[in-house]
Amino acid sequence: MAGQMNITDQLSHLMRGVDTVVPETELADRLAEGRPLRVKLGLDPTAPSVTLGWAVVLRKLRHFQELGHTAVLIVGDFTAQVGDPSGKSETRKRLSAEEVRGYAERLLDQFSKVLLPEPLEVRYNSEWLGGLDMAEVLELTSKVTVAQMLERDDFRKRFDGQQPISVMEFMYPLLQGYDSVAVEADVELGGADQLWNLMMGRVLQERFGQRAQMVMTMPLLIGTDGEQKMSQSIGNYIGVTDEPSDMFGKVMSIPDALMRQYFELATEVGVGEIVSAMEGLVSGDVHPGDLKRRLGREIVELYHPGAGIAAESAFDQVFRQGGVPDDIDEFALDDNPDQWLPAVMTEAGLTASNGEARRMIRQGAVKVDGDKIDTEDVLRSAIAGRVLQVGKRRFVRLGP
RNA sequence: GCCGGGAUGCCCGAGCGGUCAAAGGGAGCAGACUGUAAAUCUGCCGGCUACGCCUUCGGAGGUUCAAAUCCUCCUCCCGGCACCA
Repeated sequence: MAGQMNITDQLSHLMRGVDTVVPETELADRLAEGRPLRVKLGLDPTAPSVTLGWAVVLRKLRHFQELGHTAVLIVGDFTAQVGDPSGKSETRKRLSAEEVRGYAERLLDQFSKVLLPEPLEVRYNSEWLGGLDMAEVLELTSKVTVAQMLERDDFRKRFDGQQPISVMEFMYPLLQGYDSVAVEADVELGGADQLWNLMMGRVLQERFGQRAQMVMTMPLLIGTDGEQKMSQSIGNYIGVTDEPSDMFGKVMSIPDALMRQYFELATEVGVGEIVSAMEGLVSGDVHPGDLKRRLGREIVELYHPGAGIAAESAFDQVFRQGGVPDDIDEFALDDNPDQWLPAVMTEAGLTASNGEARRMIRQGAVKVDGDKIDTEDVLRSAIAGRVLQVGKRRFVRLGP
């Protein structure tokens, strides 16, 4: 598909959903050079899953690959141990080398769900950052002033809010910028919160005698809570490895107002189609429930090809009809003919403590084969082989 | 180094000798409702087969019949001043 597209078409493909481009008009010039651009994306392995939020940027990287450009994926194994202060209101706890290595392995696997295998260059930034000596580090630090650092909102806020900022955190943008020098990036991608860091790459490349990279940022995808950006530490995320029905359900839980953003950033549905769907929503021709189902299917299909419809019906089975999912865990009961239900629930992992289990029973949240249970003491024969359910989402099949 | 402020449950934040398992908010969970795991309303929200008991208020000691609340030391954070460059 790359060869046949003219520059205008390429531009519109690449500019879809983009938040900021610096410098604004340079992309057309670079594309016109007709060579594969080196498009850098750096991700720090600080958490075990790739979320749809990361996938927004990864998809953009893929768009470049589709046009024949080289994806330079930088695994920030070194920088992960420094900790990106962007948007953080407090010092990030430092990760150990083992944690980082473990995350990196799991992430690489997940990246392949989004990126094409070619043209792809995967680099670990410890490769060049790990070997810098003190003189080189000092050289790097001489490029930027403390006042410039404090211009950053997140640093400023922490400073004003009496939160600690370590000097090491000041290093982070410099290291990330140095990555761009090391891989000679033409373009660097990132989330909107990365803009300042990405700009540092431009500054440093010029200091090191290279042409300054372009910077493209993608909007931050709002998480399932509809409030904050999608993040693993907040827990409002959808992971690309989530089970289809789970993924579908999480999509269904987002506020309606977020649908447009999700269609634009998290699917490949055409822009024109999205616009008309939104118009239909306003005029009443399109039912929000139906549209959100479509969104759910589209997203599931991207990560579990062919599983969209099944995920939807599994969702219906459990949440619309109050049914039981097909594959649930088993829990073996002991032989005692009299069973104390709270203990069973806790041992089966349905509740965190006996106290919580008793509360659930009191609140009418506990069912056996769909029938509400209101007593704590039950006969083994009354529950064996049946499905024990807490709330809408927690199930366990009791052993015979 | 000196002076002062601070550290409370998942998070924010009241409390400032007993009536504190600790107000309030947020998050979370459950019930009702719903196109929806949204919104709203209601309830729950340290542990313990539990009108009682146990473990919690940065850490370690101490005072007291009794401490999250008072004292001592320590750790960390913030601010100011000083010092060094």
